[in-house]
Amino acid sequence: MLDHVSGRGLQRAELARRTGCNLETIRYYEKIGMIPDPPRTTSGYRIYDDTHVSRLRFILRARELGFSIDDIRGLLVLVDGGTQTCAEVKERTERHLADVRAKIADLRRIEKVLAVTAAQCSGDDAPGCPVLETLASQGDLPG
Amino acid sequence: MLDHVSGRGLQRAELARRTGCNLETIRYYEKIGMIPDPPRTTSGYRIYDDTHVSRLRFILRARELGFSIDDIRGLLVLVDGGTQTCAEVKERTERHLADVRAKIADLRRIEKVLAVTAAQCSGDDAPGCPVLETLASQGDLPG
DNA sequence: GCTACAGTCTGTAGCAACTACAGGCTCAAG
DNA sequence: CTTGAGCCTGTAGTTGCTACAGACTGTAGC
Repeated sequence: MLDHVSGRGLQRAELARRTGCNLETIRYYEKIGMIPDPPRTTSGYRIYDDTHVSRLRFILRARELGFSIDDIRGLLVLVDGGTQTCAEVKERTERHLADVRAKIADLRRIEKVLAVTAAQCSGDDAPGCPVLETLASQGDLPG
Repeated sequence: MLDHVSGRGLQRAELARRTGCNLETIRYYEKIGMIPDPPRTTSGYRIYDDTHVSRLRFILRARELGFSIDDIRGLLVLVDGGTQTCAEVKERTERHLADVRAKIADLRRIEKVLAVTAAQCSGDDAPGCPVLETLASQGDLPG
């Protein structure tokens, strides 16, 4: 490299390694404006530093917690603006928590139906099957 | 209609109404081979009957239970072939049930982290925030 | 200096599972 | 005979990535 990635400068693969992020995902996050366009070497190679590592870790962790990209974008705006208040962040978190709980409730209803139905199965060569009957029946999920 | 949709013949909107399926989704399921290509009037209108209603209900209900399109395709092959056995269906159901339970477990871990973190929030105008600190910290989810 | 090879660059296509148009027909009613 | 609802088609958008192809760059060995 002519203008070598000196000091704290990282290439994309190294950023990926340090954060556990997929290589291509980094470029994707850049493209959609989740991480700032990094400076480049004269030949066009991206140069990252610790601020990118932190930001990317923030994004990945928020994704692990099920926040959508748009949610995270909102959080990042707050963080970047330096104007965030704990109350604001708390409110968004609680809204997301409510979503997560709703999803859990959905899945628990599904789980119950599947478990109950599968338990009725004989498990033998019979062509009749409680699962297929449940699927063929009309009506919404119980619960 | 010249060759009117007589007797049990249904148009797409009516099939949608009876099953609760989105109008466009019907066409999509046809395109990907989940429901058979229905006969047409001379002017090209699709004509459905009760078999389409049943099949579509089956698909929708399986989707409600979280089966993927591919899972459902597999179930339909069994049903169509008339060769399915209860054991076979049971096995697929239990595999899916395991997936559902894994997703619930994931979400419960997420829920816990969010609930604990949000509970630490002061909820006032403070700029520091436990949620943001959690996101900024490295490491995987606990639990 | 030359070559091989790893790493980077770009744009684009693909995944699931739909959903929503635009632009053109057709059909029944007034 | 016109209006308007309903149908037809193909295609693009959604979310959040992931993976490629084809070109370029940088480094190490000879």
